[in-house]
Parts: sequence; C-alpha cells; structure tokens
Amino acid sequence: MLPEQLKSIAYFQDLDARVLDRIRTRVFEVRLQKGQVLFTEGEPAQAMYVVRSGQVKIFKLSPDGREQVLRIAGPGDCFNEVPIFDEGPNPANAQTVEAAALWGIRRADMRRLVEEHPAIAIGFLKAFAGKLRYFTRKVEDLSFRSVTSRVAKLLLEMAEDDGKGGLRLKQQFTQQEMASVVGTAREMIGRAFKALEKEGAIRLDRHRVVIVSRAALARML
Amino acid sequence: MLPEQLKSIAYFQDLDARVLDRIRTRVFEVRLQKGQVLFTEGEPAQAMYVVRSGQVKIFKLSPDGREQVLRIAGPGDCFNEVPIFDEGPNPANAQTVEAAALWGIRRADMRRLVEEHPAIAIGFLKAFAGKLRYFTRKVEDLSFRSVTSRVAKLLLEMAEDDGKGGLRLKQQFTQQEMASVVGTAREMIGRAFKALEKEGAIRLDRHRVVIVSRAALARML
DNA sequence: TCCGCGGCGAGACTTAGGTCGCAGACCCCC
DNA sequence: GGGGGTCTGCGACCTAAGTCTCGCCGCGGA
Repeated sequence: MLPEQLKSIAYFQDLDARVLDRIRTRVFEVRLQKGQVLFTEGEPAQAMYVVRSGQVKIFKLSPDGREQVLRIAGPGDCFNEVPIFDEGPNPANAQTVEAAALWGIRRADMRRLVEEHPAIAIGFLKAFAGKLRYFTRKVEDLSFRSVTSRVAKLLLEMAEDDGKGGLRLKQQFTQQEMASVVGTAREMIGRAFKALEKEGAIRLDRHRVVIVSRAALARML
Repeated sequence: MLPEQLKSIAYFQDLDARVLDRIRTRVFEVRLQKGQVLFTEGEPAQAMYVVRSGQVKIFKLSPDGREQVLRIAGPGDCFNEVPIFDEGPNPANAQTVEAAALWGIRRADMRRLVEEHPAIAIGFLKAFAGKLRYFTRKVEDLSFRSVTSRVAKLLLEMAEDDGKGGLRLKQQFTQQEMASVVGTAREMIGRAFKALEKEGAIRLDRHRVVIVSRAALARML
C-alpha cells in the first residue's frame, strides 16, 4: 500500500508523512465478491472501512425482509465510523453491490489514532457533519415527498454529463435496487418512470432510462 | 454563569477548570418566550446552542407548510453544532415549545475551542455518533413502520415511572405536535390512539393518554 | 438450440393514510 | 359569566402507494 493512496481518504488529507506512516501499519485489506455480506446490523463492530474500488450498500432490514438502503459507498467513501466513538454495535448491514476491494482499520486502532492526532478528529467531525445533513434530508424526503418526487431526485443525483452536452446515468441500477434506495416497492419505480416520461423529463428506451432534461426533472421535485 | 453549569454539558464534562474558564468567556445567554423562532433553515449559521431550561423543537418545513420535527431539545441538549464544522447554513428551523433559556457560542469561537482542545473534539464525535444512530433509526421507522407503530414507539419513549409502579407521560403533547414528530396528519394520531386502546396498551381518559401496559405497547411495535 | 432465471411491464385490487367538514369540549382571558 | 381560540372526536371521502399475479423479454448456461 502506498502512502499517496491514504491521502485520497478525506480524513487523512491534511496529515504529514510521519503520521500517514503510522496509520499505514494499522490498515488491513479486504476483497469481496459481488453480493457478499461484510457485516450485519447489531453484531459487535470490528472495524471501519474505506472503499478502494467497487460499491458497498449500507442498509437496514425490516423484520419481514424489506430493505432500506441508507447509502451506497463508492471509491473513497468510508463507512462504519460511528461505532469507533460510541463502542456500540454495527448500526446497519453492509453488502457489496459489485466486487469490491476495501481497506479496514480496527476500531481500537482507529480510536487511538484519532486521540493522538487531533487533525484526524477534525476530519471526522467535518465528515460527520456532512452525514448528519444527509440524513436529515433523507428524513425530510421520506416525510414530505411523493415516490415520484423521490425517484426524480435520485435520477438527478445519478445524472452525469456524457462528454458532449447530453446526460446519462452514472450507473445502471435495477428497479429493485432503486426501490430500496428510495424506500418503496419495485412496481412503484416503473410507475414513477412512466409519470416522469409523460412530463418529458426522461425517456424509456427499452429498459433503459435516458434523461431528457435536467430542468424538467427538477420541476418534478 | 457558574463553571459547574458548564460541566453539565456532555461535551465539556472531561475538561479541567482552566479550559472551562476560557469557554465561559465565550458564552452568551438567550431567553425566549413560548413559540419564538430562534433561527430558520437555510440562513447563515450564527452559533450553536445549549438548552438550560425549557424546550426547543428542531424541525423541517415542507413547501406547503407541513412540519417534520427532527427532535425536541430539552435541558442539557445541544443543537446546531453541524454548521460549526462545515461552515454551511442552519440545517433546520428552531422554535421554542415553551419558554426557554439558552446558552449560545458563536460558530467561530466554538470552532477555535475545538481545534485547541482535542478533548472537546472527542466529545463532539461521541455526540455526533449518537445523533447519526438516532437519524438512521428515524429513517428506518419512517420507511418500515406504520403510523400506529410509530405512535406506540413515541409513547414508549415518553413513558416515565410515576413514583409508585405506574406509568405516566413525561409531558403532554397536543395531537398536532405528536403528528409532526411522527410525520403524519393530526387525525391519524387520534385513530392510532383508538387502535392502541383496543389492544389494551393505553386508556383514553377524556383527552388524556394513560399508559396501561408497557408490554402491550411494545407488542405494537 | 432450448431452457431457466432475473428483470421488467402492466393491470386489478386492497389498504393505509391523508383530507375535509363539522361539532362538542375545554380553557383562558376579558 | 360570556365568548373566542385551541384542541379533540368523529365520520365520510379520496388518493397514493402497496400487493398480487401474470406474461414477456433478454441473456447466459447446459
């Protein structure tokens, strides 16, 4: 593992070489296949993780098996930092959406690093602040917005400029995946697509969503 | 202001007298009447606050005026700490539920204190971890539980042992207040009460909820 | 080539929850 | 003691969203 790679992690950006070196010795590697479960909610927390490649979904499960995705962690993202500071169990489940490579740092190790290097603590605080904003927005969305509006919002977040002025989706989710991100049933996603198509916001090109107009999508919020 | 009072704030618990002294000079006082708005979402953040007495509700507003309460801060609770670390605007609205007295610390002052005293940073990290858990549970509840179940949960949280083996509510909310905590319409609260009454979990003693059995309530989750 | 399986489209139906309207109870304040 | 504002209790109604059940398509493996 190269020290420059550590720099790509937001928490460690501002640290000098000596500290990075110390951290490096504490990092272990994990490789997972598509669909593998990394840990489950409620069990004692072992470590926090950083995604190097691939994608990991962080989600809650209802007693009857429904899934609510809290977020999808991609390269550079961290997850399971919370138990470092309150010694509690894992707050949610983690499972790969596609094959992934991760770095892990054990809870106690990370805790010690934070205590010894205040700069890391500030980094964590910034990151936590962002997450808190994110979750309050999520609560707001669930309680105020209709399913179609939540889907429109998700599509906006997934929209990406394809080289030449057009729009495409960063990745192709299945409808089931979108449903559990947005907190609804699979069938609703299809209906939301049709509603958005009627408004001229998207186009359905045989099983593929094409974003026609960002503005029209934004009007649906 | 007495230095012991500062100790009652979780963030400052582990600090020594010298540091507490420094903090004391930065604290300002605020007194608010019932129903007064302290700040609104989106405007530049001035300060973080600690509740000394009274209650402040932290909430989001929908475009059409519906209210979603994120939490109700009582004595000892802090709010609006997020903007300290990301320089962003206020993440929500704050308004008193009843007359309240607060301490405030300006954003930049608090930021400097945290940077100079790593112990405070750790305190904030613990508190943020707790809040993150709280909000993920809130998301979970909104997406998995029915209104009745959310109401039952709220009542359980509000339940308090009255000296002699019985149960009472910590405070009397109006149905409207409960509705915006739980994320629903006022009428639904009444219906949920009736459902819970039929299950023998509560009793409605003319406009007053009496908890009959904690176990029966828990069964409704 | 054919089969099986995961993902999708679509219609019919059910249901939880939101909306509306109004009336009675209560409470404070004048 | 009267009167307006707030809170509650319904009932009727409406609608968004969840559920169930198909049949189809497309793709990959045997």
